[in-house]
Amino acid sequence: MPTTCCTPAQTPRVKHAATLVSLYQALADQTRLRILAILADLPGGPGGELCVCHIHASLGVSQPTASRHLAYLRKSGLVEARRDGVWMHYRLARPEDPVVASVFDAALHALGHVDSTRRDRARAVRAAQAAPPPA
Amino acid sequence: MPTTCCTPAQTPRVKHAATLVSLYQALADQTRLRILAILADLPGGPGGELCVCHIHASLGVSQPTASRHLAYLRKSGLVEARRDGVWMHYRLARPEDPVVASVFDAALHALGHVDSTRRDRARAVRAAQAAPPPA
DNA sequence: ATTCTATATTCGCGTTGGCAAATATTTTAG
DNA sequence: CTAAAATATTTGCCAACGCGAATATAGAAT
Repeated sequence: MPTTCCTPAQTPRVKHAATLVSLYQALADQTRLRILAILADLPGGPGGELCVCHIHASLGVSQPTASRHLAYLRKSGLVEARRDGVWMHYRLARPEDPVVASVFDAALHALGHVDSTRRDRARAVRAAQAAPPPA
Repeated sequence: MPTTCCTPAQTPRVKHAATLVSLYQALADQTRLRILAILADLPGGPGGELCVCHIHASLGVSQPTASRHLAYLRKSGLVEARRDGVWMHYRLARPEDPVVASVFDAALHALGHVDSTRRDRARAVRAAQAAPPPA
């Protein structure tokens, strides 16, 4: 359950509605939701990482497609990246704005209830355990 | 705080990720978020109603624009409409799927923290009190 | 330097989605 | 039935977005 926001009661945190619009635009794509779903369901909890190759293999999308959507999510502040030699490892990020973070939490929580992402998540878990870089 | 979902723990409710994609697409527009924000902030709580004329006046958008976005929200199951003579009164709806409802709750809650919608909401409250149909 | 591998970006194309303007529909009033 | 008001839909135009294919960049190894 998202329990992020709301310490000083009804204080407005988000200045412009455009902030929320951008967030929802980032979430309004099936590939990006699938990426977030597998990043959220990794063995090590929400801090788990996946490299691009694992992601595009788990989802069955092309490498450029995975990379492009990851760049989109990174620009939106929903994922972070770490360079490890040739590989880029992506993990979930926590948005700074608490209101945005609570919406994001709700999204991640909802994704856990989406039946159609189970295969994705299972493949991702297997890929993550198989070793950080691929075989 | 959204406390909707999750009675039988991790049971999947949403069959397809496309359901969530559609929901986020519906939320990924500034005008639609503004409409939801004023409907959620009406005197009578979340059951409050507004007619199209009040909505398009409160937001300063054209009547066809308001109508089109309201139709979009209705098709998405986020608002319901009631006919009263010549007037159509719109109110928030509760999505049937509990996962979808929890995401929607998070959206409404977040909108309450958006500073830029305060003027909209104030105008809407005034319009709603001024009398159901306009002057 | 060369080469290989992983990742990122660009290009062209088709689809989607928003708005303004005009028009159609629905309901009430006379 | 006619007219007027509120709402809904259509039309035309433009910008944004996603994809596949091709290409460009970055790092590691030989």
